Amino acid sequence: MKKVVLVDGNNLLFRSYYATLYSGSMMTNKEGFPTNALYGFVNMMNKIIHEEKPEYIAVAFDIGKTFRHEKYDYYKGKRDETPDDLKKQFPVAKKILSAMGIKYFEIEGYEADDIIGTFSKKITELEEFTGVIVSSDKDLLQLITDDVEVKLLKPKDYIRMNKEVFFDTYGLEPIKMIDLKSLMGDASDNIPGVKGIGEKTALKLLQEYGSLDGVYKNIDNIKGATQTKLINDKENAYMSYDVATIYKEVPIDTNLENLKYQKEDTEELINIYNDLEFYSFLKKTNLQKEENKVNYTSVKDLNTIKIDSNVSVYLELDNDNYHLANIVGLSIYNEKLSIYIKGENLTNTDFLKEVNIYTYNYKRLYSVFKRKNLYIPTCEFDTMLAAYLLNYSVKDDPAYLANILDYDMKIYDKKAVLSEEEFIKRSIDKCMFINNTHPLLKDKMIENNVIDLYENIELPLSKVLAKMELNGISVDTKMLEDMKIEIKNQIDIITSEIYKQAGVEFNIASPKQLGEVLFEKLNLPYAKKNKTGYVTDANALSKLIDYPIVRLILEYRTLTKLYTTYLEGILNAISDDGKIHTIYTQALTRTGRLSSIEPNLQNIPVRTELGRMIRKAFVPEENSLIMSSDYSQIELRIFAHLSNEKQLIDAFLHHSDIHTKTAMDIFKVPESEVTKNMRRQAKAVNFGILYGISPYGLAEDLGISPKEGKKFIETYFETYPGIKEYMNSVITKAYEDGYVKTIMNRTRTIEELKSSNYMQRSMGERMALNTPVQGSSADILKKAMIEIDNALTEKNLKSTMLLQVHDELIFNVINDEKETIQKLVKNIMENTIKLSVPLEVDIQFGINWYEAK
DNA sequence: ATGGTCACG
DNA sequence: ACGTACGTGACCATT
Repeated sequence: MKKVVLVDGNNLLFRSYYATLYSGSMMTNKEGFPTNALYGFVNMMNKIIHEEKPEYIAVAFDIGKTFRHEKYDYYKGKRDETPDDLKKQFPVAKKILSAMGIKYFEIEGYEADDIIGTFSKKITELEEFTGVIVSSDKDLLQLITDDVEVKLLKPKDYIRMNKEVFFDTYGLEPIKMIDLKSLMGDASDNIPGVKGIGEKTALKLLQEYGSLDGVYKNIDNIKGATQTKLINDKENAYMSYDVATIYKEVPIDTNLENLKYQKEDTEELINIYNDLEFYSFLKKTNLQKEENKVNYTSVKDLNTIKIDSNVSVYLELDNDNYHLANIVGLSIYNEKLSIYIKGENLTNTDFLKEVNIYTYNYKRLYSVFKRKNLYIPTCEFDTMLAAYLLNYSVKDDPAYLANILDYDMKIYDKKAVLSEEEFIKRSIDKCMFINNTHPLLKDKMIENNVIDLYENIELPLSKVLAKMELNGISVDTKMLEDMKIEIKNQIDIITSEIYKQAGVEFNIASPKQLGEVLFEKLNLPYAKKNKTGYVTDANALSKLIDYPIVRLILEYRTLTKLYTTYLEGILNAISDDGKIHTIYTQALTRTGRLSSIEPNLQNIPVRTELGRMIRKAFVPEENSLIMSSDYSQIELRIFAHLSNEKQLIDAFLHHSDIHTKTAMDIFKVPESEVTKNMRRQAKAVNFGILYGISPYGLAEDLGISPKEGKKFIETYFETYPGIKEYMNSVITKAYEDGYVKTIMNRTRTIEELKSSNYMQRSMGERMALNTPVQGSSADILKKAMIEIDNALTEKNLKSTMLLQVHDELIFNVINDEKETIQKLVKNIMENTIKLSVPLEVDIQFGINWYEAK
């Protein structure tokens, strides 16, 4: 089969034009020529080629003033004029396509849709061709046939619509898209449709009567307001039908062989991209002519190295998990020197003793150098942390950041097999990047007011985290292995019982198969479907708990989760020293929290008794205890502080039970009449507040109707008017600035607020509300960790900080130091920052993590 | 690679 | 008419 890709060029350009327009920054090159639409266009074309790997491809454009619907003058008349800035970009787009080796079509008097329609008709007629149409315009869905599908673009991704998916979505044949549009209309295309009829009603009518004609033939059977609307707008409906129908007879040479995807003219592309200043695409064109002119010396004899000023250093490892890695090499670069030392020759790092280093992920370097008994230099600048605070998305490899910053560097492909020579050049190149960008990044941090956060929190924290990771936490392997056998037995029993009750053996872990068994074979009532099938998550299944098989499946899920993730998973992660060394990712979350990977020690079970048993395996060292110290309701306290709501502040000042207090206020009862259920609901409301509450979210959580959820929220806001006011002001400011900040000035830009999509914007608003709370809490924890680490060192205490779990710290406390550590940690945590409410810390000891609760 | 599910704060 | 609360990571099945 030969695949033809048909791209709606107009649609792509319009889309990318408005996408970047709404994001605020108007892109132009030096001459002031607008390039925003082209940037997105090139991006999309590259993506399409990458994803579809087409043999044949064509792009269609609108042209000329006369459209086929000229009898309906108002139709095109009402269309917004194409902005000049966008118009100018069309000819360049065509030039780019030619250079890419892609044919484009524009036919006077016809729309892009019609050209695509004409080609797809041809594709359907010919045996050996299939087609993929690329557009975000749902109108084109009418062209779907057995041989033609539509890649329907969404703001972030796409849906592949073929006949089946279309039918599942609309319950109609694709060609009925026309009938659908003729009834519901399309504001963006100025198709009027029938006034007052939306998608829901239109779909219902068509599913019942098959077509627009069918609807009007049966008009007498249709009742009420819908009938009136249909009668009133009959003419419009039929006119809309004509307008919505894509014309398939454009006078054009439809020999599909002409659409063959040719080789690109790389030189021409480079010229165009240079003119447009699309440097990031330049790097992706294969013929990035000359090799990087990186000079370096490969040093074997460390004694010859003389370094007398600060240098940039980048460490090459043979494993992403740096706790397991060996050193492949070390690049060192500054204005005066450029050297590479192979791992096997790196017997010491004493040549760094007189200087400080600029680096990328100091924690990684610290950790490896420590394990390899190498001298650890002081960090002058960590590019990764700086970039993180400046809201760049960073990964393990600095090349990703370099590309974001449009720094002239090759795209680094993890899987690429490189010659040693090329590998070293690239390593030096990363080092150069670190060296060249650190003044810029530092200036930006000063400009953005995050320099204090960087210098006083993130950079010192990286060392504290390195020490925690290196220290690791001891694990009782035997205990986990015993439990593993036990759980395995239970899983086997439950599995066969499920097969028995289902009457068939199937893969219980497959949501697809499970859904089919439960809802088709056994005919259980199902609540919801998603695009892949039936919803089978715990929430959905819990509604069917009276069916014995459902109970078994939930139990199966619990047990297999425990088995694979927490028994096998943890056992696999134990190092040779019998300990677990997680990695805290310090530059990942959007709020400033840490995350923990390989393994994740921040989601060890605690909520159920069985799961909680896992914690018994996390044990102290000799002559020690596990100590946990956790902040009590830190996020609500921060919220009280930020919102300055007097009632909340008072409650915390008086050490009241905050959820009970909320229950008293929203249910308007005295404390003695607050039932358990009222407190539970109040607690859910309080959590909702932290998350940027929505009636639906709250309702979902509480298992009540959205209406009731809304009522709760309204009552809450009436009771605490200060909170409503605070939330409004946060949202207004976030829209103005495009970002929100934490107590320590950590900044999060929120692109979603600029979206034209209501849902995206709402999500942006919730992020804006939640981030200052979650982020400030992270700030405070981080500050406390640094202070605790300093105190432990200063007082020469032998107890160690082991883990951080967002609002709690876990320590290995030497028996003799118990009292000292308890006081010290509590004192630091409670006083690391002064808020308008007190911070309270609970401390507990145990012979393992389970007992320290 | 992506989505579904479920573990945590 | 949309599709549902904030922030994560691991595992499995499926493409």
